[in-house]
Amino acid sequence: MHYHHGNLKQQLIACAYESIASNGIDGISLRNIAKIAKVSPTAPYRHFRSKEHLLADVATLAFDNLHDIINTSARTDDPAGDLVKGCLAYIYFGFENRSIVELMFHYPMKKSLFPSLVVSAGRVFGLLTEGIQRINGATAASLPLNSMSMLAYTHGLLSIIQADELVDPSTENDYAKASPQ
Amino acid sequence: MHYHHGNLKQQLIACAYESIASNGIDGISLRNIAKIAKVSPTAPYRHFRSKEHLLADVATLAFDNLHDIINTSARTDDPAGDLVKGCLAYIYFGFENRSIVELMFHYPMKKSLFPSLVVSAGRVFGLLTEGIQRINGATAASLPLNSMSMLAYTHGLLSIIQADELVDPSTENDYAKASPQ
DNA sequence: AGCGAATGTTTACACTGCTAACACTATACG
DNA sequence: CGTATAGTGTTAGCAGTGTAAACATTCGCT
Repeated sequence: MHYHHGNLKQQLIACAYESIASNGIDGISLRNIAKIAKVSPTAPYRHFRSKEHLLADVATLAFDNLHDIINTSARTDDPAGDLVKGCLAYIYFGFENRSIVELMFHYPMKKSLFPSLVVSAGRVFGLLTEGIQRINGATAASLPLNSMSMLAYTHGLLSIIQADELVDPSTENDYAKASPQ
Repeated sequence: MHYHHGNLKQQLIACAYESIASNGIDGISLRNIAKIAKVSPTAPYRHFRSKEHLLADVATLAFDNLHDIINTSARTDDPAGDLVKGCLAYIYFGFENRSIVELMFHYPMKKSLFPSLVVSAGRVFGLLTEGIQRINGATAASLPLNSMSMLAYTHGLLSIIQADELVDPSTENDYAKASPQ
């Protein structure tokens, strides 16, 4: 038996990421991740306090990946075009990493308990904010409205507000005005 | 012991709804729901083929509740105001029933396997579509754009597209144009 | 060399979804 | 009215889960 695997922590994160991406988030289990990493069922507990802590690190990695993808999508002298490309990159990422997005946005965990996760998520949202600001300072452009847009806007607003642990209040608090009371 | 509880099925749905609303969706267990309903741990299997089938019925009930709330929120001669009130009712519902919304939109289950769930969800989305159409036929109004709006719109669009099992393609397929190839 | 910390393993426990076998009860039919 | 049958409850049991505790091995430092 090889004790001291080397960098088991990073490998567990990678294995979990891979497993979620290909097999979905629902059936994920610590024991299975440990098996994939060819390690005993409880070995992960030497590196993560709980399953949630491991998944939080996976989500952090995912936000970092998404950030890099958006960030390298475009940076021309056409800010509006860049923003659209960034949003499309965001959506493409969601399509290609559906289960990972499920983990990032909808997996039930106290996100605020994981500072690095909050930071990484905030960096992604910051890209959007920056894209808007590059266009015209803040709040002048407009979007055409149809039923799909309205539904997306309303549901997205709700979804984002409910995930507010992910957003650093100091950088993103516009929506406070939209909350009840 | 009382055999033949009476209407255990409806009571199990109600107990599950209550338990999710107050204790969250993550720790939910069939056995605990059964215990709350003062019934043996496996009794639910006489009424639901699986945990997922019970939760699908809970989600269906939730969509019906949301539909009623939105539907009674406003019906004046001001279509735009009514739409805004409907959207706000939607968001308020999300605030007051956070875990239930988690179940409705983000709980991993093959929604298309539950026709009544698809129908109930479609009725809610139909209210939004109807609200838009009441204003001006379809697609002319506009929204102001700021960073929060853009984020909500983008994330909401992704979220809705990914939940597309919920939307009846015959009534809501605008977004097909927005999907990648 | 040796000691403590780090990192692995084994064992164990309570809980989960689910199946199978059994028990009781309401209903349909002779 | 008596009885087959379907419906609805129970108990027992399985495999799999997250997690804690005790033990084993190895690394790093003195």
